[in-house]
Amino acid sequence: MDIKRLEEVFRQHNLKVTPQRIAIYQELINSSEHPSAINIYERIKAQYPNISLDTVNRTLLTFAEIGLVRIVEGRGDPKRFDPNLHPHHHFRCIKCGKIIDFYNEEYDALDVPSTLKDRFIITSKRVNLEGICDECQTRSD
Amino acid sequence: MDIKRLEEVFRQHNLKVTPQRIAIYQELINSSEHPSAINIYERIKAQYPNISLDTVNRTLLTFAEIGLVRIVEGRGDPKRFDPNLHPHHHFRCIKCGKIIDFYNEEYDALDVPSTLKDRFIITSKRVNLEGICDECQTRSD
DNA sequence: TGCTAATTAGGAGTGAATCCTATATATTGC
DNA sequence: GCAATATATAGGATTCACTCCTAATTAGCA
Repeated sequence: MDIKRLEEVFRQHNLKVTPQRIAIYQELINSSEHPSAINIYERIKAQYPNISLDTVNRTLLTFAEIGLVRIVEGRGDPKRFDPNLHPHHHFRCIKCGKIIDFYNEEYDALDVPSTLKDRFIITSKRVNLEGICDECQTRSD
Repeated sequence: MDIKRLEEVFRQHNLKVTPQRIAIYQELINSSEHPSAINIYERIKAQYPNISLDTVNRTLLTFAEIGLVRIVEGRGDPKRFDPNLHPHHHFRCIKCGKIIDFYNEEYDALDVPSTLKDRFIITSKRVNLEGICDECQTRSD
């Protein structure tokens, strides 16, 4: 998504186009490790020395609300954000916390059981894998 | 799982059998809403007025380490615990946070893509659904 | 350019988890 | 049963990740 398109999305949601919002989004798409608000905040301080953590956090949550990013599913701890809106799934290493995107059409095509579909509005369906990544297997043990 | 069996599990992992550990586990299996450490702590204070939150939290994490419970996947916020070790999946309401277990053989039988199986050790595979539960659909809007 | 509502910075406050340490207790060997 | 000892617990302090508050700033419209 280029900046012009991003600004359009902001306007569509009645959000003002601020340099902070643009910088935060760009920082997010330039990183592939599903960073937390604090990760983004640390990096963006090079450009904006007195941006506040609250701004970064609030902005990321706003992005999540308008569907521009997703909050990654995990087990508590800091929220991590994912700008990849294509259908995809995650593998998470239980040792180092690394999260790896992968694509799988069988998973995408899974049907939701009708007992659930009838009772709930389903907005998201993800397969989450966990285990030990290649690096953590060789490292120590 | 009865208490005798639970005590065995503790001993197998070189954990001492303490009344706190037993009470925490029982409180967990008596609740169906995937409680957090603080939920358990509040309830267990009736029996053990001066149990500490740290004990509850540490104990639940120990249980997770030995595979006696699972930490529920979510989006940050307090960790929630699940004593159900049978293969199952979760629906989470994005409004009220309620988590509902469901069983589905198609989901259980999903294969892990070989590109991942070759590279990583997979220890867990879950389908997570999100959406709006029946109660939250009727309530307000 | 000036107005107004939205946004931001920065500090204070909160909630959950973790750390620290002295005390208590479960287990093992006698 | 009893003592020794390694483990576990209580309770308070601390850390971490937000979240709230408010005054100052800024984007976008007229």
